[in-house]
Amino acid sequence: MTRPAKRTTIADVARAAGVSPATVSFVLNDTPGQSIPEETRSRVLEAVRRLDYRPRGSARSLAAGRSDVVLLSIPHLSIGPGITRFVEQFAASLADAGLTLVTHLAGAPGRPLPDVCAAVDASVVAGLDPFDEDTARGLRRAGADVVFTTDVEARPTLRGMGRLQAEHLIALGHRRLGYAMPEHPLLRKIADERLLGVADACAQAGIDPPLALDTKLDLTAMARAARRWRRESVTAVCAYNDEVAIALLAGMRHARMTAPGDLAVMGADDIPLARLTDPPLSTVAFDLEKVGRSLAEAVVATLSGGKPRVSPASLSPHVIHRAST
Amino acid sequence: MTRPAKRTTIADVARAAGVSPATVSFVLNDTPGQSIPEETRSRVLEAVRRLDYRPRGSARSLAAGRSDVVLLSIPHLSIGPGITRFVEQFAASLADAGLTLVTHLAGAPGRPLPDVCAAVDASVVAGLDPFDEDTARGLRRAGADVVFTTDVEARPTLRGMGRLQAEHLIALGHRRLGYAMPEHPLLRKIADERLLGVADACAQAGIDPPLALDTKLDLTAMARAARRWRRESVTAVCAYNDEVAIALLAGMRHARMTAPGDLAVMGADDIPLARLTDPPLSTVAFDLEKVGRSLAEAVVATLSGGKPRVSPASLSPHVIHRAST
DNA sequence: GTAGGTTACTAATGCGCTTAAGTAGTGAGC
DNA sequence: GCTCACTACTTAAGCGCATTAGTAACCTAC
Repeated sequence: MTRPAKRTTIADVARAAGVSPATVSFVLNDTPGQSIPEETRSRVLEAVRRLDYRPRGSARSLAAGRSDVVLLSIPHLSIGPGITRFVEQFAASLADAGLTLVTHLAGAPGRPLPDVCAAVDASVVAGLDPFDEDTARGLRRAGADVVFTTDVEARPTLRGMGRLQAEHLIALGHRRLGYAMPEHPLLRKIADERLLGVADACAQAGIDPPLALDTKLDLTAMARAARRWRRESVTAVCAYNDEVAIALLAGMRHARMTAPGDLAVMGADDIPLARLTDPPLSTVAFDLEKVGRSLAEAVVATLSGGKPRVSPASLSPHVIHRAST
Repeated sequence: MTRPAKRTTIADVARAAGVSPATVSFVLNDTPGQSIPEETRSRVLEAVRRLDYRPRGSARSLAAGRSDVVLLSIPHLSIGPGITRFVEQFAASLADAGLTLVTHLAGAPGRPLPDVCAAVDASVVAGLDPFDEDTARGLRRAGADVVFTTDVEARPTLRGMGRLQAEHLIALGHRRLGYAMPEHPLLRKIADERLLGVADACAQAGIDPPLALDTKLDLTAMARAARRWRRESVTAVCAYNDEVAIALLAGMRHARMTAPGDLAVMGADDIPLARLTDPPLSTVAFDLEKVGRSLAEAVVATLSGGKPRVSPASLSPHVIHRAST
């Protein structure tokens, strides 16, 4: 691989401003304990602007012992409109703290997460869900701290979404619930957690546990599942997410069944199309922007030597009641 | 910010294997021109395994003059199932070439792309669409090469998708087309390109240019747009993407209009739910995995000093004819 | 037995920054 | 006039690697 053309370095800026590289570093980093006269500071910043200079992250990381990079691992199957709101807020909050966010879409063939972490020299790796022990150990070995949206008290969120779905349907009088599992094996971990929440609510209401069926984003498969639930006297189904719920509505239409008459349908995640289905889909949403901000706070706390924590109360999951229930 | 706990370095591995750091580097990088006896190589690799060692990307980049990191900039509004297939294939192809992919969701508040590039010290920045001149210059200043999916001959793809949408409808006999623009201003650049393709096909067929209307993912707004098209004798609408098309189908239902009877509807991108709408949505798809592989080839070529190029013929956009047309 | 080439390594340097320690000049207090 | 503290910087070292140049041992040909 060819070396790149010579790029502007802090030495170039120092020469242009008539100071030493250390002075440039003090100005750019607003280093505490240094007294830099305003005139010198202006001269340095003008040279930075004129030379269009940006410090090289690798050199900074090596010299300082830690980078400003936060790596977010997203299971590629979680990609959707909700995720983008979360990432936006997370990135903005990190930028406020002088940190840079990049993401890694996990689960695909490609480099394992610890290798990616070492390659970009991330100081923190954030995940939506806990990593397996080998991955977590590899990340720490690569010099990174690890934080999750489900750290500390936040774990109940996934389960809490399932619980909210079920409580809503039970409050409407349903006594026999179903659960629509996602097709892809990698989503099952999340789905199993949400299903536990549905089971919790059923147990607390003194009714049978939910009848969980595997589903696919396919008309005939969904029609078959809908008929199976009806045959088993299930009157309402919680779907793993909105996409699965929308596919179920389509399958029911195909099977000449209506929602909520024949079967009430409850989604999760509140994607934009949920409002536009026929009937419009009831769902559970939570404040993904708030998750982004909370996770950024956890990252900053981790880097400052504190204990990462995300409070579930702040995630404020809530039901959006539409016509499908 | 606290310094991380001491991490394993190449010096540690060298000590454990009883060789010098240079020898460890030669083994790990399979450096040409060095003869390392098999016995020594095995000893080094065993020490790497036992110490769970990964080279630090920052140190490698500083020493070698260029990193192994490729940064992909994705407009956050492009996120969807199609994008994940593309990123998967792109990442896998880069990994085969020893490169590491991370992504930056652009358009959100947060750091500008050149700053992110400098922070992770990326050697190549890839984009779905060309960056503006300031951004491109900043990226080069930060030491990165820049490649796009629309580089060289690939630019016609967006326009080609529009053309395919229109040609399909014209072939079915439609003589007055509409175009459903997306709501978000950041998507207009892409939409304008696709609209040009629709206009191209109309001009070539000798019919009026398409009637483009702004739309929103909102039932009443879509119903109003549908009525407006009908009032203007439009018989078929090309939507900016599948999500907009699905929203239009919902709006038409709300306005007591049917597809394709009252208005034929054509989407783009072929998301999974497109098969499940009522009626199932006709759309245009292309091989996103192939885009990922082609872009990876362009990156490798760029790093080897070659000229980046992506051939549009390889993207094989094609129509999927369903019941909405 | 010696010279030259090859093998199997190692020592040393520097990449671009941060940071600790050092230095020259200045001003106030005695 | 001298001493001490402070200001406004600068110098130098080192972070963890890749890479270049160098070295000692070995082998073959004459």
